[in-house]
Amino acid sequence: MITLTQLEYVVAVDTYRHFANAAEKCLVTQPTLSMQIKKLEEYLGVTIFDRSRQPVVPTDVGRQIIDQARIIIRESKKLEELAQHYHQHVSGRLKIGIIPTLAPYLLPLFLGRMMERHPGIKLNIREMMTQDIVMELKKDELDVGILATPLHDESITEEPVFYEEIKLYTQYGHVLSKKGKVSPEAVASRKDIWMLADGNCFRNHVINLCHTQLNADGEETLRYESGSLETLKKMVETEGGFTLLPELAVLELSARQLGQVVSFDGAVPLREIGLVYVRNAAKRDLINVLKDAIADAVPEEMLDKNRGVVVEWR
Amino acid sequence: MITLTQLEYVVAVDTYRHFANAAEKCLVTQPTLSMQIKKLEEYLGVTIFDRSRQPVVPTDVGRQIIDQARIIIRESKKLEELAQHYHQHVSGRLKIGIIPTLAPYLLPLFLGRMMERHPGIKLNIREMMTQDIVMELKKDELDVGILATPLHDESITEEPVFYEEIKLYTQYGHVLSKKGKVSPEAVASRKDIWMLADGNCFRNHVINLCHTQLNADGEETLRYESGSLETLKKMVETEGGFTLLPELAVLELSARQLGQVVSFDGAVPLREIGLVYVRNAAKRDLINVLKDAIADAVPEEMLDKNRGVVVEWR
DNA sequence: AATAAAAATCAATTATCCCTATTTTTACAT
DNA sequence: ATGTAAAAATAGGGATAATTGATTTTTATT
Repeated sequence: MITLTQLEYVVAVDTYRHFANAAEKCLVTQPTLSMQIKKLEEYLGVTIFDRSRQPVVPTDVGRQIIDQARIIIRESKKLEELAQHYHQHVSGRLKIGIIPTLAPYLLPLFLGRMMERHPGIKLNIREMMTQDIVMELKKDELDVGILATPLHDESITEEPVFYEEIKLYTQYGHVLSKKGKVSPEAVASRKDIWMLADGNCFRNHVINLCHTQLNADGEETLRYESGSLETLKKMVETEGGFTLLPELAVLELSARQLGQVVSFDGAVPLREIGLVYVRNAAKRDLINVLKDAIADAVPEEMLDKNRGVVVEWR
Repeated sequence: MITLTQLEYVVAVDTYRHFANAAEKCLVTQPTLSMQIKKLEEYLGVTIFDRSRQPVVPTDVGRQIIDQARIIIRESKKLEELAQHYHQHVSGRLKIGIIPTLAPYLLPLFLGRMMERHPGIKLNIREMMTQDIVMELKKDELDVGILATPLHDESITEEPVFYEEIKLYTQYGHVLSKKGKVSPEAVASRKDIWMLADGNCFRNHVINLCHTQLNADGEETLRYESGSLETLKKMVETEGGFTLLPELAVLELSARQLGQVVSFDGAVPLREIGLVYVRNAAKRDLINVLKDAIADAVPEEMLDKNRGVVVEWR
């Protein structure tokens, strides 16, 4: 079977009259290009280029084949543009719910470019906790949620998008930051951890990951549970102790603050972030645009599930 | 990158409005077709078919994409026809020399179809021994030779085409046919082998393969060296003993005769058959047609060099 | 609800592509 | 002639992608 790649190589050789140069323009090596052109010639049963001349020249049939190849490539480009055009003109309103431990870090990464590329899309975004997102999805008051999966809810469709590593953020000079890595067990035994308030799914990630002993009747001198990671970061810095942060929150730390970030040893613990919605073909294209935009904005290695182990929270 | 295959699948689904039926028409399984269409949709960023309807219907963009796909496929077909047309109209006269141990078995396999498919080609075929073929090639009185390679001649270009196994043909009830396989050594020690006359390259194949002791001063009661394998076959049948045959000669034996054919044990001994010519671009297309015709006519497994070990004869 | 049909998904195999390294061929110089 | 440099072909291996058969999920119909 003919491939469009082969046709592009043929056209390139015709344009540059030189295999190596053509290969460079096609961003492949010379053998790759030679092989593909040879394969095409074999498939078609004719010789396209006379390589015994310098520079190479097309044969008689070659001339005709190249002209036809240009037509096919042009028509293929049209096809892509067609789709591109439509893809950019997906329009409508999308009601999004997003969890608080994600919103301030994720939204700035993709919102601008997405709105720019898809001027027809209007967004309503609300920061809310998982439980509420699920409820409103079912009441059809939201179209899609961005949250930590899996939810294990039959009536909800999930599409995992990326995986962020869970790390430790410690006060300067904290004992846990002394070693390069920290085990979940080492964390479990400590009393100076700063936790999110109940209802935040990331709180459960922390509990499941470290098997933290909670409410072991107020041994702590100060207990404070916050609804925001930003507050926890501040507490660590001014009051001491440590907390856990998802990778996107770590990404925007200053160089100084990064010095106080520690990874877990063993398998990399991951928080799976996905889009969830109730099956509904109507908004499907909008949701796809959102998914592509997020996947595009997030650092590439975060798309790889296999770099660690997903921590569940339910 | 878009592939023509994907476009064909899309068009097929549009035509049949049914994935499984479309797959059948495309000669692939339904998952294969589903996957490729999905890949195309992902690449283009748009949904082509609405699968929630029964039968499936194209979406709005899908409609446009399918139309464009039909254009691209049509233009691709044109490209193939272009090449096909030229390929069929290769014309001219080709002077061929072919060795006697090949001619009666190989020529009938491809000549008819080749002449039919390429009415513009005129052939002069002469049956002659390797040495003469090489001489006439150099005198430019032949365009191409069909013979056993490699020749180890710098001035001759070779293109191996197929590899035929060398087997044993024995008289009914012959001792060598009693075991399933025979070793070359077992052959070497026997005196009742029928050999081709000197000058036939296949004679040298036999000698090299079995390290046969020759002209060990006439111990035999009857020595007869023939120029044709057909004669040797007759001798085996009427006078006893055995001879070696190349695979194409074995192919046309009767079921009864096949019972007297024995293979060598160990690595399968192969005779390499190729086209040879003095570098000359003028007849290149004709020679290519010849090569394709032969490769097409010969049993497929004979194209595989790796099923055995090539026996040299020079 | 139960069944049947259609399409999607999964896991494993196969085929293909593309790379680097090397060889062969051609062109041009001494 | 002989040597050198450039161009294209070839070989072998690692990564990627296509295809399949088996299974699951979804949809339509009774």
